[in-house]
Amino acid sequence: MPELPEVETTLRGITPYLLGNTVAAVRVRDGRLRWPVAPELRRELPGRSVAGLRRRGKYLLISFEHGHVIFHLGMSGSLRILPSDTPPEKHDHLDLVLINALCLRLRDPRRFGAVLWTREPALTHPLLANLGPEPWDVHGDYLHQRAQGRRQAVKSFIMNSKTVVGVGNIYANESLFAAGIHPARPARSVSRLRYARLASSIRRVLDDAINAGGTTLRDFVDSRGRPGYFAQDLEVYGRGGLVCHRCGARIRHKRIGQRSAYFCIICQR
DNA sequence: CAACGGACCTGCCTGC
DNA sequence: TGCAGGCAGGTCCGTT
Repeated sequence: MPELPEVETTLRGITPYLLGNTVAAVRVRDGRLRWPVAPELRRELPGRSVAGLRRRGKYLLISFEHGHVIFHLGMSGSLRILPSDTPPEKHDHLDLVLINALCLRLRDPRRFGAVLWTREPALTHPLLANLGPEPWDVHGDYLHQRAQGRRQAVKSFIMNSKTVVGVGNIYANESLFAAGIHPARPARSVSRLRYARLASSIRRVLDDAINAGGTTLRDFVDSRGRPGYFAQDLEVYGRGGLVCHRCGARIRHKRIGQRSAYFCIICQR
């Protein structure tokens, strides 16, 4: 579910409820996520107030004066603000209970997500330290430079978080369509000019998706439980066999690097 | 290094 | 109706 726009939508939704608020308790119902939920949370957070929230790639950081909670929503995670006495449902694994009778609740059916704790500067955490730049700091020359010598498909190249963070499968497909680049083309064979086009397509697609509240395919909901509306704007993702909105050809579907790629062979070269 | 496959986990859909 | 198989928004890790 969550790519960068969904994480950003979640961050914007929860920030007003958390910033400056104080944690009363931490409830862990099932700590078996990708890694075990940090056991320190239960002793470190009660009585402490939230000093800041931010996003880095698809990671969501909740900062306290003495450390940071690092969330990753994996494939199926979502965070919601609810009254703290709301009965939990099946995959509601964790609550940060706040002193004003609200709570931040993590739901994650597939349990690919993560909830970690660090006392070090958040960006020095091993999971964050080697991330590439945010999409809004990426320009064509940088991509072109980094692609030199790489035979890997350009789609896999831009989905690599060391190249650029936040470009998951939906938005990789959409950005490549918008830029007119075939997803299987070797990264090193894309010209500098076309990388400039791709960099701006990535930014525009992500901005549009954020403004639509993210993409809901099956179950993404924002912090208030509402779906995102970008799915209706998708040009290629999930549209295999349907007609291209630009040229009328059939959208193709194949696997590239073990992920589904959707593209138009007329519009993308 | 780069590139690839496997691993983690549950739910949903399709086809027999 | 049941069941096997394939697929899904991510990304770390081990092996070539």
